[in-house]
Amino acid sequence: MIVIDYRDKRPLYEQVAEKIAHLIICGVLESNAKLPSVRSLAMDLSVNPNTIQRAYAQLEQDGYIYTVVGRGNYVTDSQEWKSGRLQEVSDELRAALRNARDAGLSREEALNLANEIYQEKKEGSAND
Amino acid sequence: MIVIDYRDKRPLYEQVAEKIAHLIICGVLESNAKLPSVRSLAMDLSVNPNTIQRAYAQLEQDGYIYTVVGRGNYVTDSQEWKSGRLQEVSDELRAALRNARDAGLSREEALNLANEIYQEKKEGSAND
DNA sequence: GCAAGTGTATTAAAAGTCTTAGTACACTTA
DNA sequence: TAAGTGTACTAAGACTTTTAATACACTTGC
Repeated sequence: MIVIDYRDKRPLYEQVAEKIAHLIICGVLESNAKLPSVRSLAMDLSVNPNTIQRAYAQLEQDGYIYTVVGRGNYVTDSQEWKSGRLQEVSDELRAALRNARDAGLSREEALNLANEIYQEKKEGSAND
Repeated sequence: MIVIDYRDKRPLYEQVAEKIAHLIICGVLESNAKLPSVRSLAMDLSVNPNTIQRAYAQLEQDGYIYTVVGRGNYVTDSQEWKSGRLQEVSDELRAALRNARDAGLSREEALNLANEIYQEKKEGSAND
């Protein structure tokens, strides 16, 4: 389900949270799907349960999952986070565009780049 | 010249390097301008000289400044780093566009955003 | 040559973060 | 009741960041 990259310098919990978030965003994990338990995923990845716990806590704070004590963690309904996600990527895009413009990228080049990306196939999760 | 933000969780040397890079990119520091010495900037910011040394080392590695032992650090001619910078921001823009597309932002919205940004005035350094 | 200012290198220690380890508690399900 | 779940806490080790102190080589100006 998840592979840890030990060359990645970021904390493990952040890496795990990001990969699970990616699975949710891409639709691999559907709404209300049950996530592995803290302990089982920790066993699976050979890390400490505390590390998974922290990753799940972050995912919950970001709105991607919800927790039922005694039962487990479940994927939040996509309506809950899609608008926030859209706001997030829009802000990211704004910042990137400003940087590109200030670095001397012309408007035409930026628009071409955008059209090029939108012509690409949307890859599910075969990027890694 | 530079103000440190102690709420920023990143290392000080990274923060200092980024702020100086920003000054160079925006043209506040012109080509071949002399930077403050390691010791004087350290005094100025109330940090250790080693911290500034590390920031300068990073700036040199990124091509923004060059060092003359015994004399000081100087801003590199902009030709030296502008193409690399352009490549950098283009890659950043590509990634942001893919994220936006995958999150459901329509092509029209993305293009509108781009046009909107390119209509903005280019701000020198009044963003912070 | 000499003194002052420069970048550079080294070692040590303090402080903080990340991760592991172990333990404990409350809850849910069967 | 037993097993599985999330949660909380403390302690220790590893690592990074930062400070501190010192030393050396170079350049400039006297």
